[in-house]
Amino acid sequence: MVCTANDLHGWKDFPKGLRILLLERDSTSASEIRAKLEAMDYHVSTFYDENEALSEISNRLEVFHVAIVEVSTSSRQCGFKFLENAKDLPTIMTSDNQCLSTMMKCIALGAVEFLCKPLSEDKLRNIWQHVVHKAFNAGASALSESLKPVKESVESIVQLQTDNGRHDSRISIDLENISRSSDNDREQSAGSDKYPAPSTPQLKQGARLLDDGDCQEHTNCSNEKESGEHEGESKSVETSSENLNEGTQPQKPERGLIKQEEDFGANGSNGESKVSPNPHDRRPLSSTDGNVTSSNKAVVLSDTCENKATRKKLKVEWTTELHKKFVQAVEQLGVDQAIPSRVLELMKVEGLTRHNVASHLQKYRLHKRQMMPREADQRWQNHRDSVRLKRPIMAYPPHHYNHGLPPPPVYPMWGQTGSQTTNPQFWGPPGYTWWRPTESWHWNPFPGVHVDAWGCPVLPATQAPYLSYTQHMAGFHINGKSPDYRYSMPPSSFEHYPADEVVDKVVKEAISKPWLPLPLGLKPPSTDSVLAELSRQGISPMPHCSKGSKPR
DNA sequence: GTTGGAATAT
DNA sequence: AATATTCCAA
Repeated sequence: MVCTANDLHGWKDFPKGLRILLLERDSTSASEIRAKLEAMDYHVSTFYDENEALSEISNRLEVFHVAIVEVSTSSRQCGFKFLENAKDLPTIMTSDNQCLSTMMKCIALGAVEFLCKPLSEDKLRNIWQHVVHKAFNAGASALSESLKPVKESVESIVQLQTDNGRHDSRISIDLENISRSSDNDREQSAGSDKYPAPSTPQLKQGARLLDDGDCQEHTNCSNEKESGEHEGESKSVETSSENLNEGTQPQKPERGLIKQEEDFGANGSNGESKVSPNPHDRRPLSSTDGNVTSSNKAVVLSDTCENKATRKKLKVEWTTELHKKFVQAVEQLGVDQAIPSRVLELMKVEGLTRHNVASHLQKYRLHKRQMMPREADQRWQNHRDSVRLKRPIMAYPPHHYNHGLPPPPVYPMWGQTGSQTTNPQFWGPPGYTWWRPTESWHWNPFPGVHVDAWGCPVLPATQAPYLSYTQHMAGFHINGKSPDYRYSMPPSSFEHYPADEVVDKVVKEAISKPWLPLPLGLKPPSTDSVLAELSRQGISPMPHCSKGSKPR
């Protein structure tokens, strides 16, 4: 009956099957004890000789979980030798002699308990506790092979209990249920104080993490304020078909969306969770979606409470789909009017907070601006309040581009970071891509003004390729040249606004406020062209302004 | 007190 | 780098 670790792994009906080494000189007594133990489905190996027993365990002929050793009253030496040499084995000493010194000696020598004879069933029933105690309190290195399976099985049991019923799942309770007779402990003399042992620190730690209410509270806390803001509207509005189905659980939509990231590391408190839209809606959008889907490991909350408990905060994972909704909302509002609360409103994503949106919006704008030269950004900022543009309309060449500064480097597309939640089109609307003006690009956005003067191509094709996708979408690509739609999403998916009107606005703005930097896509007219235009309108040029450079 | 947004923290 | 949190002005 050699017991291997595998046999014991997944020890479902622990402590049944516990293997007990019984060292008892008196065969009658041994039989009685054995019978009682076996009635509890313990496996008993009886030894009448101390050395035999020691030999057995030293040779590892059989794996024992606990030993019950009789201290002979006649021979003082009997039993102690075993006790001293079987440190790894939880050893219960027993004797019909209740001499205090003997009991103390046993305990001092490492016995886990001293039981007075006769050994009743009650006394024997719970001896498994010592096994558990040892299994959990022995250092990993000191843990004997025979106890490892015990530990694992107990952990398994505890885990099962905690998964099924979280609120009352303290390990001590569970183990009490197993024993069903913890009151017997009081009968035990010397070692009764050990019985709290099974509630080991490790287990308590785990058990404490099981407070579901706390988890829930936390979830609510982080969102309650914001959720309240738009609860009324979000609960009744259904999201687009592909999108979030939080509506199915209006109360705590995020519960099913929490992505757990455990961290039981050294500090043991870095676990973080992520709130994300329904994982199902994270379907590929483009060829770059490998990244996205690979990140799609959001756990459909299986109530592993340790996770909840260890998490510190909820993190919104801006998946492609979520970002898409975000962008849609922003586009709908217009960049300059896209404020967190409105975006949140339009997104109709339950669980999402204004803070979440604000943070994302911040990043969104940041990314957007990073694509533009600084001056252009300023320009854009200045225009934000005055021009009702749905987005920065003009591509912004560097303000000093005409002064000979080198063109900025090719700006990577937002989100092109290889991040799991981003892809090349993450920040830009679908269809957005580099735009490389061509030589044939001509633009005459302002009637009455020569194209040469106002509407020169931003840059030669070999230079700066930054015209906003807006222009792109607006059909500013000239001569029927199609923009390089790197992505399959049709531009109309997100972009529909009157391009000409917008262009006019921008140009008028630029003209009416000449002190401001020109918007992207515009460059100052050359002196010659200005003079020519003046001349064409019958205005005589000033004498001293007859010359000028002609950047082109 | 709420909000938006930048700054800062994690 | 991404997201959350904090701070502050409106």
